[in-house]
Amino acid sequence: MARADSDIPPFRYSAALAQDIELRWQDWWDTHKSFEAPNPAGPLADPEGVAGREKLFVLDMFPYPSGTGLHVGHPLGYIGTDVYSRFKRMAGYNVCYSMGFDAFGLPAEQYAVQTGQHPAITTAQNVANMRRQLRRLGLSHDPRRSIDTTDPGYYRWTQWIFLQIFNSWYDTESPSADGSHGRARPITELVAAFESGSRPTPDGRPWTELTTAEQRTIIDDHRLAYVSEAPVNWCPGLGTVVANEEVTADGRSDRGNFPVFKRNMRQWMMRITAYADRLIDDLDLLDWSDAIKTQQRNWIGRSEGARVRFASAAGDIEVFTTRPDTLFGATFMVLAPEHALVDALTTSEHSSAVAEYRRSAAAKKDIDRQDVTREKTGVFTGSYATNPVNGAQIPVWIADYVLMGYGTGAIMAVPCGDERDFEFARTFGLGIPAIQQPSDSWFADHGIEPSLDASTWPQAFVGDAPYVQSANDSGLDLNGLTSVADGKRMVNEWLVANDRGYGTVNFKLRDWLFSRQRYWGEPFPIVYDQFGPIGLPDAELPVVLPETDSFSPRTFAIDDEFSNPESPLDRLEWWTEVEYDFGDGPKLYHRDTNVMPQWAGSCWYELRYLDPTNENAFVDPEVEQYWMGPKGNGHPGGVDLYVGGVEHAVLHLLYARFWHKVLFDLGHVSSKEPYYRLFNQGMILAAAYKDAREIYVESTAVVERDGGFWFGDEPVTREWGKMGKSLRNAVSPDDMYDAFGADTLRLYEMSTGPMDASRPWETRDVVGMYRFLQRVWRNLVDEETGELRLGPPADDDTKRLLHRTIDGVRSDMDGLRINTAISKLIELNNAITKLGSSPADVAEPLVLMLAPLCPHVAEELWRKLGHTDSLIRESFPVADPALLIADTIELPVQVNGKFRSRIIVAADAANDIVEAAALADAKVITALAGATPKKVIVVPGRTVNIVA
RNA sequence: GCCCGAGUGGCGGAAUGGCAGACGCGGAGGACUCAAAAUCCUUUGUUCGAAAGGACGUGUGGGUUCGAGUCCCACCUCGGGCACCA
Repeated sequence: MARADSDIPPFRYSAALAQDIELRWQDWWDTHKSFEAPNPAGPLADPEGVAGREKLFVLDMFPYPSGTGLHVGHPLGYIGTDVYSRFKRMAGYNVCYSMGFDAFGLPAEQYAVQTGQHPAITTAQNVANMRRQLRRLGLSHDPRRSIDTTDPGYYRWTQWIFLQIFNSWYDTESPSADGSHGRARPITELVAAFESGSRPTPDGRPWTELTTAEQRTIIDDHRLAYVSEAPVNWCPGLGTVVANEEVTADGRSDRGNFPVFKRNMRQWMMRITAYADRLIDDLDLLDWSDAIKTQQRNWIGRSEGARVRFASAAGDIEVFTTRPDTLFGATFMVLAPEHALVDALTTSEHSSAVAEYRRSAAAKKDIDRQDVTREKTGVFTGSYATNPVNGAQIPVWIADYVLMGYGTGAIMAVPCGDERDFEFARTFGLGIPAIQQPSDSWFADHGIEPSLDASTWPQAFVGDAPYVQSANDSGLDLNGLTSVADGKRMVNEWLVANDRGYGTVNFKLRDWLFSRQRYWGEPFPIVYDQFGPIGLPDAELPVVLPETDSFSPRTFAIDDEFSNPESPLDRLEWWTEVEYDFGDGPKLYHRDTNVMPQWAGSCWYELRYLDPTNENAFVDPEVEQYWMGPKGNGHPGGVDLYVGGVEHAVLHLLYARFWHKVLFDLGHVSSKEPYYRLFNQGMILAAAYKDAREIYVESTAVVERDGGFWFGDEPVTREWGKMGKSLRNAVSPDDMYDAFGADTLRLYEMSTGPMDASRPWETRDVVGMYRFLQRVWRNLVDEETGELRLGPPADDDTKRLLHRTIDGVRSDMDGLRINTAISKLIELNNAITKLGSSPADVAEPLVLMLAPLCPHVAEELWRKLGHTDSLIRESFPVADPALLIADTIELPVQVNGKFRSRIIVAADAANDIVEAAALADAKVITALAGATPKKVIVVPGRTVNIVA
């Protein structure tokens, strides 16, 4: 805010002046279309603008346009990508950089329910407000490329991509472009294969002899997007189903925190599991942190093993095991309480115990079932199954440590080789024979005598050790073998030969539940006839979300497990009943009344930035190839830099990769992966204060005094948390603009640490960057007149410093080490400050280096330096290599590893000269105290160490 | 429990195995001012010393090395993720 005091020079870089400069340049950039990035083809084509420049695609995770607007914690990543984009533009790149809004979702819908205002209206208002706030930061977005997922012109293509997925199947036989995992193919090719007979139908009958209903069912079962009666998470409190990923560990909804029930329901699913292997393997192509890659791998949860069938009176019980080699040690089986065969297996004298156990397991909250430290519980069904390798009759139990949702919901229990099975056997007094002979030292380590009765062991044995008691008389003999890997292979071969199982791979990843019974989302481009779903032709898109003033789904008592979903769209009969002519005459159809989950719009938005107004395609192939295609030099294609929060490490990134891969298989995009380089920025934390009643108080009103924190007269306690409304510790960027200006805010956020680190917000620290800009300004501009003032040309030392700075800032910017780039620029400016004013030949490079960081003030200074055009596309300074090498250098000298002195030698002095100079140094002679040097180590350009 | 990541001044943080603490905040002293704010200058790891100078110092304990904040081993603490996944 303007300071009225008359003794402040009129042209000091004050907050008021900064504001004036910033608003003026923001308008100038808009008027001159400064940030428009040309495309090679299509509506945004400008081949001349593209020619001769390398492309760079920089992307932020786009925000949900919330009603509360931004606080200073939000734009950390945006400022980082803006600095990088501006730097790369100055390095000659054609940079695609924009921002969109992920605007479908629950908050807008809930707000609409409360106020009756249509979500489209609130969304538009929120988007406009966020655009204003982001513009005020000086972000160099290409405004033409901005998108909003709720715009029918956008979601038309979300629906189109859905139809591409719906109209595809996964052919595991057909090699994908890169290898052996199969690929998506158009469903028409599957139909053709059935029609021609080249692919047999499931029951072998000729395709033409099947009824239409049978044909449709077979086709629908192959689709990558399919309707399925499947166990889903039904949340009566929300009135909708939610994806597994949206259920918290304690079995409640991510949003709203309502109970969630497993129910079988017909819902849209996406066959993401078909891509499980590729989603793991292709992580190797990506420049992502190991932490995120690990999280994705763990989520997909690949494990190799075998499926094995155990015969029982109720039929075969199939299990998955990662240790088929331990089959001889399987002495009992355990089924999940929910397993379909439990009823058939339970004998009459055990039926009441089994029923009781199943009831109590069902009543248990997931969080309790997941408590690892809990004692093992379970009951015997009364039945036995046959161990296929040795014919042993083994008891079948049920227990809640076996989960229905993983593998087959049944396990073979090998107590000697699995800690959980071991505990279970101990608890219920079941025998534990050994099938591997641990080494004597293993027994010694556990303080017991070697024994093959594993019930004497303190724990199960896992590892390589010779097999014992592991042979049958039908050709399988592991005894004496010491390799687990070989054991697995031999057992798998035996299982196949004897038709009792096969080696396979199991995944934790489930198919993606894709439908929601809500209003504010993309409608499905699907109608139904009596046989099932029909994808609408492209010409019918978009299927526009129908107008209504009744936005809420029907919700139920939060524990009404057996209620059924009822979407708001269900009620709109005028919309759901629709006539189409698909070539067999006009007929009535029923529309799908689900909407897509919020993830849908964010699965492909980066592609629409590339060609936002294209009416004929979701993206022009030439445009896509230009921005996203693989480059030589090991770059597999995709976004060059994707910056966003780590909270999207699994869901968004996994879903978006999946969609991209389908589009890749179908030939619509040219890169296997959407996001080549991922960078997770840190969070901005802020102090939050609680009073004695544990209630948060407004942070801005808290003062520190007498070693404590006070809210008025009341002592409060401090904690650190994510900035936001709930902790009452949000700081608005508007306040920072008023007090310092946007350039200072940008510099402050970038200076407080490396981009990927979380850091606390300290409003009192912001002044440091404000002072820095004031000094920069004063070194170039007369504070009384506002006129440019420059000193004489730089001396040699200043020149060298300038070029060292250029060199350092360039590499720091390239590596996104923006914090250290800033400190180097401060050092340079501090040196200039000592000179009194900026040397004429340092001013321009300094201003150019500042431009990516604090673009407004840089533009203003550039103008004062006599330029009439913006510096957006000026070349970033290049260091003169000759000036990076000094004539003489100062070397530290160590004696026995302790620093004792410094010597000055010629930069290119030979080692023996350096050594002689070091030994002649007075302080070194003192430190040696007459001792004879045994060895002198000279590290050229670094140090000298004398060992005495 | 498992998997990631991180521990450096009063605070945020710098440091290709080579002078630890760059840069910023805060503190101290000074200039300007009637005074204050703002701004500018000097100084600021701890400790012994009047000073010159010395000793100590990057979570703890070991190790490798001429030399370790950095590499290796073990442990402690904090943050994040997963959690009976067969």
